[in-house]
Amino acid sequence: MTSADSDKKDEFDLRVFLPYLLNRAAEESSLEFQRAYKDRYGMLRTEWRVLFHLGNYGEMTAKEIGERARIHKTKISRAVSRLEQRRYLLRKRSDTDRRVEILTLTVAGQTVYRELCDIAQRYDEKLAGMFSADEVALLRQMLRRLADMV
Amino acid sequence: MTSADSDKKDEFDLRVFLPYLLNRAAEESSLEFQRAYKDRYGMLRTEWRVLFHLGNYGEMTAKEIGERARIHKTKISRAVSRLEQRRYLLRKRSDTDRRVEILTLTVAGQTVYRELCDIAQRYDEKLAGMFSADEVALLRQMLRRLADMV
DNA sequence: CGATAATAGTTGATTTTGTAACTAACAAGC
DNA sequence: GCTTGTTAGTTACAAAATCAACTATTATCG
Repeated sequence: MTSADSDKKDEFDLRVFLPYLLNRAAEESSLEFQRAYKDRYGMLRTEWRVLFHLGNYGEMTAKEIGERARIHKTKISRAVSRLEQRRYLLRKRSDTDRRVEILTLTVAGQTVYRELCDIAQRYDEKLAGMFSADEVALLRQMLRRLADMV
Repeated sequence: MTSADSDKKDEFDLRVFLPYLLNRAAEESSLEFQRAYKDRYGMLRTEWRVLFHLGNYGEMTAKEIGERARIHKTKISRAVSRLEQRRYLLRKRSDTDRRVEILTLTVAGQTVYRELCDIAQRYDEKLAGMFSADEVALLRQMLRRLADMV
């Protein structure tokens, strides 16, 4: 091995740096779905995340959504306001703790949720189709571990 | 299979939706490195990306960086201005095309680049250590394909 | 009980991003 | 060589994210 080789060897390569790769892949793979909720429903990223949490897990508080999705409470607060304005969700004060708001989707919210689910499902299948079934399963598993690092 | 089972079967599960997983993994896995460039060098995300492109590939134009990193030209423009203010890079007008600016890191910029490289390298090893060598290799490969989808 | 701390969520000020319009330089076609 | 179109990069304004301070309510503990 020449000295030029060993110089190269431990040189940093941006193209394999995991945080960069993850961000680039996330950005790229979100573009198409982003158009669905943005252009068609005028929604922001945090808004579809809140909508999907409520659609997926049923009623939740703002705090619970924030913890699960790791979104800051001010972002949640504003997303909830906008979703409420559009009549996609309802707030209800908790009887046991009046600081807490219990959030649920309205019928309109559920409809939008289901429509976006269909789009998401199809898009996910398209992305998954880029790899073998085993590979995708492993990818999901690894991403989940990375996401839950904390 | 009961009807309750088949109902569940095609229900959308947010926790395995690839764009969401990718974003969550990207966010989570970037936190620690973000602290390095943000807290220690007062840099923004786009700024370290520009810095790393110049450090990694040598001199480039704003446009080339934007294409490789898929960053919009206004973001690049502002990142370049800030990096220039901090004396991390120099602009030089191209002789053959006076619209174009050729960007290079200053010595100070190279120093910061190398310091951040060390941090990045160590952090990447830490992340990679969560999985087997084969798994990480496959992960990088898959992420790269997702990032290059276009 | 009453003071202090903690929690859920909101609001306002500042920073950062996104979008569109802009300048300056070059390219192509006539 | 002059009009039209294109490209590299900047700037201005609007939209959104961030951060800190705030209100209202509940929990803790002397």
